[in-house]
Amino acid sequence: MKSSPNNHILIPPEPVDFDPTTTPTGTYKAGKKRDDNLARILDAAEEIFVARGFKGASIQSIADAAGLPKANIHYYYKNKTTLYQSVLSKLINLWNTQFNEIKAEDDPATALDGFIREKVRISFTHPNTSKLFAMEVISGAPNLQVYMRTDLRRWVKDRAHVIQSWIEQDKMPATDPVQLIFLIWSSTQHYADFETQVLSIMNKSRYDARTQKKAADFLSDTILRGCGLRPLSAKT
Amino acid sequence: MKSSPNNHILIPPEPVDFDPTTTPTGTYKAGKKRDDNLARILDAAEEIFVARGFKGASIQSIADAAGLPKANIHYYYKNKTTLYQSVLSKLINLWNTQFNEIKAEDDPATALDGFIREKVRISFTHPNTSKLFAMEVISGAPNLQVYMRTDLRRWVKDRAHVIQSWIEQDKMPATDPVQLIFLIWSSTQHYADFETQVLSIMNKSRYDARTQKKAADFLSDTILRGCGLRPLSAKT
DNA sequence: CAAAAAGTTGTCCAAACGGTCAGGTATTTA
DNA sequence: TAAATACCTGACCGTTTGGACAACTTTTTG
Repeated sequence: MKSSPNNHILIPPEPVDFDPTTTPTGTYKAGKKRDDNLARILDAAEEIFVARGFKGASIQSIADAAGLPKANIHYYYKNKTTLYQSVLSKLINLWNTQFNEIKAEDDPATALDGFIREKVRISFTHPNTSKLFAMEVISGAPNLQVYMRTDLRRWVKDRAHVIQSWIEQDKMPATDPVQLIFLIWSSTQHYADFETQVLSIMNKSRYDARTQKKAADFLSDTILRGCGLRPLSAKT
Repeated sequence: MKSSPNNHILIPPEPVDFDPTTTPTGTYKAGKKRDDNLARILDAAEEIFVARGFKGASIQSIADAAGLPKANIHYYYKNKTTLYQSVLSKLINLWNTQFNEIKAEDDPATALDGFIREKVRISFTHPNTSKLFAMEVISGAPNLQVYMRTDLRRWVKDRAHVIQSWIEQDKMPATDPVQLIFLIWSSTQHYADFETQVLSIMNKSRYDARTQKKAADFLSDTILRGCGLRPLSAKT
């Protein structure tokens, strides 16, 4: 595993001055204490950033949530922007799902079902990650512009190409592959991003496994049927 | 039209101290200048709040965007929270769509198609409104908790009841009405909330009428087919 | 085991910001 | 037209906050 895989994507003109995964002298030092603190800080920061936004998240509050003194945060991260971008970088890795691996030879229904279920699972297990990404995009994605115009666009283009090949092989009826990807993204992420709303309407205080399964089953069935495929749950 | 239709929903314990639609002595005064300024402030505030979050949106920047001196904002709104809640109140009115009016006697395909197209239209014409609502919900909806647990929950319950009656009349196959509403909400709002991402991937700088139509057609066809209805576009 | 490097933290400060207020000007009212 | 009311705004202030820094302790290294 690389130490800082996506930093180059975020802000090309102004590179991150202080990479927290390297020590001040530049030598990588995987101390347990260090890794532990970094993980605590990143987790705390993600939560606070989601709840209060970038400006509203004070370093003091992040430090409190991480159980560290404020000045310690500044030992690992040069400033708040660096910390924020580190959280974003970590987040982008979650985007690399199994749907990356789809091939023209695959069965569309199986591949789409797997994609939908994986996205639902991530939404239920890492809601804050999805929320932070959503907030960043909603605000105009000032820290993700380059990523979206390069890596993400290429990802969608390649996936759309495979879907198009399924259509040309008559494995599924014609549909717009890009819109289909948007549909899957939006409907699955909704359970993470709008967690508060979904829970309010369902009159629950938190998600349970049953809710997740129902959501996954519904979305897989409905979307597969929606693009003219036989849902996997259908009896033969 | 009532002057302040939804303020009671937002924060029941601490009512808004200064309602900007009334003058200091309490008499309603629909001066053109006043209305004009209020509209400019609300529009500017919505934009700045979306771009920078509640804490990040300085009153100075809102004033600049509205073309007014900072102190003038404080003439109309007691404080930043009051202003923010006024923007939220305005926003909730947009939720009252034609889908409110659905009846058990209606045709499901026609009603759902209308709902989907109306939501798509709102997403393309009022993206900031949708974005602000999304940011508020993502952050835990601290100012909309009561609204979601009362009005919105009841709205969904009533709509779900009508959909259920369609199912029982065999007008459409069985499906989970609440999940269906979530699917329509999420997939349509995606074009507003994730505008930046959609545009980046489509390699465009702004939406055009053709994109909106393609999105509406795709979503109406796919979702109707997804819940076992014949898409309106299908030839007889 | 001593020197160097890494890690820790209390304290301080300048900048930004929300909000107040006094002293205006414009508009309405009688 | 004069008094009252609505409207406007520059200047000011207390608080919060990001960040710097020096002094300190702990851990690693040779």
